[in-house]
Amino acid sequence: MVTIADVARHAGVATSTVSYVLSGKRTISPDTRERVQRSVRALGYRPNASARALASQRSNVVALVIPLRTDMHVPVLMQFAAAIVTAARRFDHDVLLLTADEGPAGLERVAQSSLVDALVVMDVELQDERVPVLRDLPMPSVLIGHPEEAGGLTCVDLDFVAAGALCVDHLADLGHRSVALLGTPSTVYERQTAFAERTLTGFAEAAARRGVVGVETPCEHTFDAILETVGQLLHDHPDLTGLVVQNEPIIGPLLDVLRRLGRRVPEDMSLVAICADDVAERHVPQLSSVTIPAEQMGTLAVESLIAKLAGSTVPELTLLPPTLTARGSSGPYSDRTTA
Amino acid sequence: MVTIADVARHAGVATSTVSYVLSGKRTISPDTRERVQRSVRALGYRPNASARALASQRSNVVALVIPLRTDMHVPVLMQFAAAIVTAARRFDHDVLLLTADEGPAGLERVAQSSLVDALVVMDVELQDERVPVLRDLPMPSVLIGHPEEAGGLTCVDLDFVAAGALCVDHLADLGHRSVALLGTPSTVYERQTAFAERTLTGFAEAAARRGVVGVETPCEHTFDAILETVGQLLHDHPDLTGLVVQNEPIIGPLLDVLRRLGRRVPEDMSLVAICADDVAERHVPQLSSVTIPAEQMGTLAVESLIAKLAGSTVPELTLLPPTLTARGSSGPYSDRTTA
DNA sequence: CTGAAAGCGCTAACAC
DNA sequence: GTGTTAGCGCTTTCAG
Repeated sequence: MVTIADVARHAGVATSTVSYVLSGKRTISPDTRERVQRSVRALGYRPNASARALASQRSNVVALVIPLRTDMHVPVLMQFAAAIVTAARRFDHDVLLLTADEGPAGLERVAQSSLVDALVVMDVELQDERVPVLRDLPMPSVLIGHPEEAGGLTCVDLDFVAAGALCVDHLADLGHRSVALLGTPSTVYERQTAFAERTLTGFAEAAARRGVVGVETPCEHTFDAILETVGQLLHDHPDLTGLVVQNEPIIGPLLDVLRRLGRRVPEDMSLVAICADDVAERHVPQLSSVTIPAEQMGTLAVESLIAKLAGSTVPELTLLPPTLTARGSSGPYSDRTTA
Repeated sequence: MVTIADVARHAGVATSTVSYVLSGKRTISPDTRERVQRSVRALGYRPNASARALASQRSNVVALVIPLRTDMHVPVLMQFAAAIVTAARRFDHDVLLLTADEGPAGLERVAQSSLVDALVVMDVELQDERVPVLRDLPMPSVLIGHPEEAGGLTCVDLDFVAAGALCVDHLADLGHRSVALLGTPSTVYERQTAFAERTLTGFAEAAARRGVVGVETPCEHTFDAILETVGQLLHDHPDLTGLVVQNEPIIGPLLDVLRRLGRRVPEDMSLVAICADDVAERHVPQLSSVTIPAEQMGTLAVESLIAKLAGSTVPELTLLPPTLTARGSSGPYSDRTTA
């Protein structure tokens, strides 16, 4: 292994000079810099990460805590992860992957051992037990999602309240008077996952405001569950003509189920999904949707973290405004009995 | 921050004694051990990861290189990642997440800086440019998947050749005489992804051996592409009654397409998928399938790595035998014209 | 603009 | 069974 001392010797300078050439933390004469850089290349020198971390008190690693639950939509998680890794690399940081099932203890472990110098936490619940833990850690963290009490922590999230409302508004604008939110599996609500709860809130508020009937129901991932849930919904609300779907994996089967039940999309039933754009575009018909800007959120989270590491203060809460793209799955209300 | 010296002072022993109590690398009198452990708890001591890594030349971190391609089936990747993180934690290791798009240089970076002390690489191609790089690194690595020339590297994989053959055998045993492999998107073949190519090989060999007609075609993920691909297939091979599908995300739409084309499953068309069990069970009808044992493979990969770190030699190639579970999507051949 | 040297916190000889 | 201490490779004062 080639060390900084080897480089220094090869370049005929002190180790500190090599260090400063590499970090740019003090001015070096062009001549010396050249010589050192040449030596670095000649010897194939790579600074030792542990030594550097020990001396500088910075590991240049951020932790990413990701849920492993089967009730979450995995591709979206992956988009977040990809965006976070990519953004972190841009700032010369690496990403340590933690699974949520290590719980708060896992956060303490990696933080207190200085394995990482910042944390990104996903899959936030309204009353998240990790919030107090994170607040007491001696390093910055960013939540993707926002709990009821963030207590000084930094949160980045899509404004899911507004997203829920936006979907209702879209359907109401099209003339629909009775709409339903087909949500995540019930386990997601049971643990009060923030995004799901907030969407619910926005959906209900907007329905009330617009004077439309708005019902909400969770929905599991199996075909039979979808059939059952939608069947029940249509039975209880025969005049239902609008559906907001916040449950990506059920979309395909849902379209089947509607077909099976003799409801055409969008003629008899308008659909708006809250999902990634590529998912919305993959279906037939393509789905009107509020996009989940995973890449933007992940990038933003990392940028906030880096800013905090640099000592800047960042806003406590950044809520991205939702945008709705109308595609083929939603259309104007028409009375089926007239058609 | 509380250091090992603080603990030593508090317990009235030398720092080395604290170190040895923690590592168990030499015998300590029960009395001293007790005292030290009490001090550790009292002070809330956590060994500093960088200091430990620097002194011991072991970071206790393994790199996981994961593809970010959209043509891969993401949930399976996640299952691998989850299994690898979980297994690594059992051996007191953490996982650094690298995306494949950093390329071979990314591997060199984390390895040569001693950020990690072993690597797990996924999404292997037959001629993988990372193989020579990995071989030259001063630390062990394990590939999940196997290239043509592993050149001394350790590989863990499902026996995809056998998997492809197993599907054909299953269909041939049911009396089918003309079968097709509906494969991954063409980009996956173009870069000669190992699992896809090997499945192709096994499929073709078995078809020849069993004397059945076996055709192969890639398939993209969009609904239109599936419709087009299957339509072409049925046009070219009107007597086709068996389909092997190695392309998880298309399975849902494929079932639609077949319905649309008037082919009932399994009465008119038998289906066998190569996919995770939960995917197979989610569809209607449930799919006969060869499972991808992601958890087992991930665990095995980590165990091999840990063994190599401990100096053991492990087999160069571990191929897991495929198992086929017959479910509702495959049935005996019957002549449609007779039906 | 550059060098010398004191740590960073821990492990692992070496000594007893 | 336990203590002493020399590093691990780097960063960053402190000096000049």
